[in-house]
Amino acid sequence: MSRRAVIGAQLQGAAQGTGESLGVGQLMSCARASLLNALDAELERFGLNSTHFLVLKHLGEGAARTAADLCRRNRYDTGAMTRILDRLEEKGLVRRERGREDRRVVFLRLAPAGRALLPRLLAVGTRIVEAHLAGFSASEIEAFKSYLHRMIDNGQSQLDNRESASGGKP
Amino acid sequence: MSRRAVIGAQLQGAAQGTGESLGVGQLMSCARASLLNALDAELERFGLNSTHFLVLKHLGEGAARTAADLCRRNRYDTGAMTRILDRLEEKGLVRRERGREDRRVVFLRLAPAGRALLPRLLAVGTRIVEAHLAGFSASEIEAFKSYLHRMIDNGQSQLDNRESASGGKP
DNA sequence: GACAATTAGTTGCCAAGGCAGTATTATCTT
DNA sequence: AAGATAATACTGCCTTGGCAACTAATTGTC
Repeated sequence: MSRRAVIGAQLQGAAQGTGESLGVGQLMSCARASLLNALDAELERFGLNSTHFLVLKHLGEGAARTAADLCRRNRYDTGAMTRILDRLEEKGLVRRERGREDRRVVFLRLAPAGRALLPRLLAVGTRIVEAHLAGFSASEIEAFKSYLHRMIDNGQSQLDNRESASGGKP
Repeated sequence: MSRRAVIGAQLQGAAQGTGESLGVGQLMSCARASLLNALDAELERFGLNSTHFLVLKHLGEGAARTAADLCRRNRYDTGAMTRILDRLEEKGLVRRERGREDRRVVFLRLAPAGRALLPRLLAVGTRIVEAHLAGFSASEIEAFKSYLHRMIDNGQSQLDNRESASGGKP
């Protein structure tokens, strides 16, 4: 649990004071690490980490109903997801239920304990994000998100080019 | 090598089409993953990955001279760094040299092969970042970076508060 | 209807990162 | 000067994530 919790403290204030401006890539790694560290630290008292959080959040909001959904949504490996769900099921937060029409799928639902816990988890999550965005105006947040979207789109088309270059499907 | 290379392809176009807007956290994870995936893919032909890249870059630019420097800069575990350096030394890209004044430290230098390779690596890196920032004006890039800086600062002060709350140093 | 292709989920294996503990050397305190 | 404290690097252990291989079930094609 909370593997990221310590390195944050260990390595604060790293590349500051050198005067050299950091690249976009490192800034993003930094900012993301800060978010995840904070989230992990807060979730530790629930015995959960940020990965569990996202799973529960998506299940609770109905954004995902199966393991495959969750993997697509979180860019996550299916094998790893199986193990995450094993653990959440052990904890009594999630229930698996084999589908009756399509018997390949296993539908996921929050167990009562999970449903009871979720609001508190969501509160933690929003609090952390809001703290990180303190001082941002609404339009700044929009601009920020649009920049991120544009980066992702750029990366996507770059990837498409690379793939089509090295042979599509014969 | 390139552990991140495949999941990009596996999971593209994940949470799109749902109409729901993604949160800042997920957008950042996404964008960062795109950068790292692209970098890993390009570095595969050198037998390197994005972690190696950052190490060589910082050594080459003089931004770091020891393993501890690199760890602070990259928010990286010292044990893991030792093993990274083992590998880079095996490959003949880096040399270790015990300090003579302070005999605890091991100074790191690029070996000739590493010095020769570095420009090509840097070219790859900047090409990828530029591709991800295609269509961004200079002022947009500045705004983007300032947003990231502000997020990091916010996270930092949040962390300071948490620490001082739970007892400083007795 | 039979066969291929696809999708979902699971399991085992491997590499990487984080942590604790240790040895060595420096520095600070007194 | 002696001892406590800190910093650097390294080693072993554990968890996690990614990948490949596999099974089961569905869909599509001929």
